[in-house]
Parts: sequence; structure tokens; C-alpha cells
Amino acid sequence: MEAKATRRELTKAQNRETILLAARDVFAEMGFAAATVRDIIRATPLASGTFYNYFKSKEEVYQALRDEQALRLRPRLRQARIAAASAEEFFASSFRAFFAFVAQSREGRPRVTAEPFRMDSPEVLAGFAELKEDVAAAMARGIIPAADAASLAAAMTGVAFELGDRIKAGADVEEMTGFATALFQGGVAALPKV
Amino acid sequence: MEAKATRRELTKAQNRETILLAARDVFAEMGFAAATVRDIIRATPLASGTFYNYFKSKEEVYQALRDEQALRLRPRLRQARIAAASAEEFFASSFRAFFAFVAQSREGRPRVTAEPFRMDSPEVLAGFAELKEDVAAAMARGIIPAADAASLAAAMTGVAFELGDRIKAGADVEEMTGFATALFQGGVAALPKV
Amino acid sequence: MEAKATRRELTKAQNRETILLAARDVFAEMGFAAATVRDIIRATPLASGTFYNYFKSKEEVYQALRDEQALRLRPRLRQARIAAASAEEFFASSFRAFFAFVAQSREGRPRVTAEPFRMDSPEVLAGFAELKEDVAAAMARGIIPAADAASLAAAMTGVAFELGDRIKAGADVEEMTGFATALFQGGVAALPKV
Amino acid sequence: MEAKATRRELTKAQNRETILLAARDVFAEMGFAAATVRDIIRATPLASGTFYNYFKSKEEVYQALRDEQALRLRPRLRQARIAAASAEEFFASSFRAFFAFVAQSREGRPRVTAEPFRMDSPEVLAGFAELKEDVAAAMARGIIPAADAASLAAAMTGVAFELGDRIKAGADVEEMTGFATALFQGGVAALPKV
DNA sequence: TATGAATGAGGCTTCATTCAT
DNA sequence: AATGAATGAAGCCTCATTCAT
Repeated sequence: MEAKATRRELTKAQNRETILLAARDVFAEMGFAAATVRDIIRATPLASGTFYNYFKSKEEVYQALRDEQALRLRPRLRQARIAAASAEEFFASSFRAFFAFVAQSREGRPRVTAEPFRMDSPEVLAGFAELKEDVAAAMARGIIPAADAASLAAAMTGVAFELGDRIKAGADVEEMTGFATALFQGGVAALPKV
Repeated sequence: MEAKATRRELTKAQNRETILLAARDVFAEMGFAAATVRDIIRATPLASGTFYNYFKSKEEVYQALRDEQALRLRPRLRQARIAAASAEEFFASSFRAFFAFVAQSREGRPRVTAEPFRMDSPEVLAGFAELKEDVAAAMARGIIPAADAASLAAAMTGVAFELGDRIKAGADVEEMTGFATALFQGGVAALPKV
Repeated sequence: MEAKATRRELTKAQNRETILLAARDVFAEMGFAAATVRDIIRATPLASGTFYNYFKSKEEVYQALRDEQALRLRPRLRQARIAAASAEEFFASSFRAFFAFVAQSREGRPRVTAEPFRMDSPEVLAGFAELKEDVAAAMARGIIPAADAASLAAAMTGVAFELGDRIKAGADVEEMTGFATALFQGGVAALPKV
Repeated sequence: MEAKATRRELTKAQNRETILLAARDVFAEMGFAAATVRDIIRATPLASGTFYNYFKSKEEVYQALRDEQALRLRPRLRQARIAAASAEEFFASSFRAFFAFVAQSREGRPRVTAEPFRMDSPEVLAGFAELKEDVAAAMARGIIPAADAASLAAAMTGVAFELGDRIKAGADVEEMTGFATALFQGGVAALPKV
């Protein structure tokens, strides 16, 4: 009895995963705007109706994708930031975690999309909120000079996304981390010389 | 005969503009992904067929919109950066021009879209290339310490977009400019105290 | 073993009844045309597959519903008409039985449907055929003046349905019965004065 | 210029009519519940999208069909009833107008539908309201004995529909009219002997 | 050029039904 | 029997685009 139930559950979970993976590829290949539910289904061995057993729309798949990603990324970031004992450590570990994540999830799947957007899913927003909190906490702990935490968090986000976009291989991770960390630590003057 | 021709020219230009303005509103209201050519036409007194006298698709309108914006923004940015005699001036004038532009184009049109994307139209890409060049030039001129120009340009872009997103009123422009400039000048230590 | 079998029988009958009741509500709420098998299932604690152990389609449920109703109504009508010793009795008992049935089956379930249709299920048709026969029989017995029995039966049916539609509460039954009976007995001149 | 406009208008009107006629046949053949928009389109030389230039749904076509019919029927009925100088005339002219209308609109199109329903479109409801008013007016004028006008109107409606259903050819019109009129005038006793 | 109805491809979604468990 | 996920046919509808006027 239990085996039976388990088997079904398994298939369900697999189907869901199948759809998510297909969606990721489709979005990457043609961009979110152009992608259709049909495209996702076609990238799958499943029947059209099956899609709707799992998601209501491409938006929902997208959310799930984002959220799943964020869910995997957030703890790492959090961990890195909370453990930081100095500004250098705070920035370096934050950026390193993010860039490593980008490099890994980009593995074998080159960034093709002409449309680098970021939907404001709850998980993503929550991730940003966390960053702001952590920045504020770091300021309170005296690790970072007191300033506008929200703006600093936004600046970190912008730099992370924009430099993240430029990451090609795992090799770039440390380089980018060094660059971003130096920038936030000491401005242009502190950047690694070329 | 000439009058007629002139009038026609005028009408042509006006129709094009009508469509562009409508498209801007439609994109702002429902996002690029959800918007359709029909939506744009409906936001216009024109007939559906007329759209195709001016554009081939919503993508093309979007490009035109971007390009027009970039075309208005780029000279200002360029001007500001080339005239800069110090790093401080370089950053401040760049960010100020951008934030002012954002504040102005947002006037009366609150940011509604749940989809803050940035398509890589030729004009926008060109704008980024320009920034990179100008950064490199500034480094060559000794105004900015020598470093990876592309990464620095990317970082500036990221900060500009992310802080730009947070701009609500014209009043924020100077504040944001000060924040971003200080960050690039001297890192977190240099940020305005709260 | 026997207990088990019995229980199963019971469950079978119960499931069938469950589906029929759900179908009745669904049809009443959204009309037959709009209702789907899924709607019926959803109004039930049963699984979708189970439906097909009992019925082949919503049409079949509908028939079953009609037939069950007709099956309950017909004997009463028949009884009433056969026992009639005068035209007055014939009409009054027929209409009373019908209106009472309507009032009862409408109890607590107000007429919502925008689609007052009457499918010609075998049972319903049989009911009409019976009425015609009984009318003819009553004519043969001299209780009702000889006339076109089919047309008279049709007229009775029309009046019954149309006045039945106007019944709200049990209180209306006698009133409607009086009205219809008077009409068939003596025409407009015989109708209750207001 | 005018000719051109006229030509277009004409085509539009023709298309609308084409759809209405097709819908009428489709509804007659398979019943409203089973009919789909696709069925209607298929019964037409038009493209699927064209349907939606004229109607939003099969319900809307149905309404239009009903309303058009009612619009043609109502004035005749009204006329007939208002001109009536006696109860006999009131009933006879009402039923005659209705039965003639039924016979005519049924010409060549035998009643196949297994589903004799009547949707409560505004026009149909208005028609019924008119009947009630006219009955009341006739009572006020002393032509019909005072009674419950609404119930009498309902009874007339029921008899009309039910007998109307039995009409096959124009030949039946007078017969049915005589039957119904006699019934309302004097009850069963007054019915034509067989 | 402007118009706007017609077109039909194609996306979206639900549905009845099946079938492995 | 009961379950409920999978299926894919098919209905719904919108859309981009064409084209006669």
C-alpha cells in the first residue's frame, strides 16, 4: 500500500520537476515574454493537460522557478552575511555566494536571453528584504559604517546582477568577488589594478 | 501641392508619435510581455492597419521607444562624462544625468509594471559601450585609477538602474547622486552618514 | 462475508444517490447546458473515476433524475385522475398533485436557473401519454365532455408547467389548483374573482 | 465613397444574418445545450474569428435570435389584443397570431430538438409582461371578467407554447386557435366536439 | 495612406474518459 | 469498487496580419 502511494507521489514529483526544467530551458532560449505554455509543454514528453495539473500559467511556473532558486540561494547568502566579522568579509562572502550560484546554475546553459528581467516574486522580494536587514544589522554591529541601508542593499543588488551577468565560467567567480568587494570597501581607488 | 505634402508629412510624424506614446503607456501599465499590438492600437484613435504602416511588431515599437529614450539620454551622459575633470565629477555628473532623466520620464507616470526588464536594444547596448569607453578614457586621462573598465561600467550601470528604480520624485535625484558618487569614490566608508 | 457484501451494496446505492443529489443541485445552480460532469463530481466527495461506475454522461444522470422524479409523481397523478368522479375532481386532483409535487421539490431550493427546459425523457413522455389516456378515459366515462384528448392534455400540461413555475411556497398550491381547475371547468368566466 | 461604405455595411449585415441563420439551424438540430460556437461557425462559410466580430458567445446569438423573433411577433400580438372588442376576439386573435407565427417560422424546418426550452431574454420577458398588461387592460375594459391577470397570462402562455409545439402545418392554425379560444372562453364544456 | 472587417493560425484551457494502482 | 493523475481531443478565443475599399 505504501509502495503504491509512494510510486504515485514519485511520478508526480518527477512530472513537476520535468515541467520546471523544461520551462527553465524555454525561458532561457526565447525569453519569458515570447515563451508560451505550449512551448513549455512541447519541451516535455507530457500531454498538454498535464501542465495544468501542476501550474496555472507560465507566470506560475516562472514564480516557482524563481522561488526555488531563491530558496536555495537565500540560506547561503544569509549564512555568509551573518557570519561576517568585518566589512571585507561581509561583502566578499555575499558576492562570492551569489556569483558562485550564478556560475553553477549557468553551467552548460549559456545565457541566451535578450531579456534579463527579474520578476518581483515574493521569494525574490524577501531575499532583497533580507539583504537590507542584514546590511542594517551589520551597521548596528559596527562592521559597516552607518549609512542608508536600503540604498546600500540596492547598490549591492545592482552590482551583483550586473556583474553576475558577465560571469561565464567558475573561474570568474573569485575575480568578480574581488572586484565588487574592493569597490564597496574603498571605491574606485581600491579596485584591483589591471 | 506642397502644402498637402507637408501636411501629410506632419500627419505621418504625428501618427508615429501617437503610437509610440500609446505603446509607452501600455508597456508601463501591463508590462511588455503581456502587451499586444492590439492593446497599443486600442490606446490610439488609429485603425489597426495603420499600425503596420509604421512598425512591424511590438518588438519594433519597443526598440524605437528605447532608442528614442537612449538617443535623448546618451548625449547628456556623454557630455557630462567627457567634461569631467575629476573622478568625483565623473561619477556625480553621470549619475545625476541618469537619475534626472529617470525622475523626469517617470513624472506623472508611476512605475506600475511588475516586470522591470531591460531589453538589449542596439541603442541601449551602444549606451553601455559608450560608458565603457568613457570610463576607459577617464582612466587614461588619470582621472580614475586604472582598473577593469568593463566591470566598472557594469557596476555603475547596476547601481544606476537599481537606485533609479527607487527614485520617486525629483527631490531624490541629488540624494541618490550623492550616495552613488560617494560609493564609487570611497566605498562604504565614504557614504553619507544617516 | 455476507456483511461485507451488504455493506458494499449499501455503499453502491449511497454513491449513486450522492451523485444524483449533487447533480440536481448543480443543474439547478448553473443550468443543464453549462453543467459538466466535473462540476457534478466536484460537488461530491467521490473521485472522478467513480462517476463512470454509475453513469455514462451528464445526460444519463439527467435522465435518471427525471425518471426518478416522474416515477414518484406519476402514480400520484394517475391515482388522482382515475379516482375522479367528476370533471372538477379530475382537474383539481391532477393539478393539486402536480403543484404539490413542485412545491415540495422546490422546498429550500429556490428556482435559480435561467433555463427552464424540459427534456423529453422517456419517463416524462410516458407521463404525458398517460395524461392523454386518462383524459380520453374520462371522456369515455362521460366525466369530461368529448373533445380532442391530445390537445386537452397538452393544454393541461402547458398550464401546469407555466403556473407551476410561479409557485413559490406550499401556500400557493391550493390557489393555483383553484385557478387552473376553474379555468378548465368554465373558462375565464369561472375564474375566482380578485 | 458612399457606395463603398454601403458595400461594407451590406457585407456586415449579411454576415450577421448568415451567422444567425446558421445558429438557428444548429440549435434546432442539436439543441442549445449541445451546440458549440464551433458548430455554428462550421455551418457557415466564415472564418472562426469572424464569429466574434458579431457575437461574444452562443448565448448571445441565442438572445439575438430570440429577440429578433420576439421583435417580429410582439407587435402583431399587441395589435391583435388591443383591437379586441370581446373576450372571444381577445383570445382568438392572440392565439391565431401566435400559432400563425409558429407555423410560418417552422416552415421547412421541422421541429427536431429534444429540448424545448425558453430562455428568459429581455425581449421574451417583455413579451410576457405585455401580455399580462393587456390582460389586465382587457379586464379593466370589462371584456374579460376580472381575475388574477398574471395567472391568466401564464395560463395563456402555457397553452400557446404547448399547443404551438403540436403545430405541423399552416392548416393546424385555425384548429388550434379554435380549441384554445374555446377553452379560455368556456372551459372544457365549450370545446369543439370531436 | 487610413480604415477596419476578415482571416485562420495558434495559444489557452477544460473536459470526458482511461487506467494503473 | 474507488481513486485521481494523465491524456489529448476539442472548444474557446485572441491575435497578428492582410487587403479591399
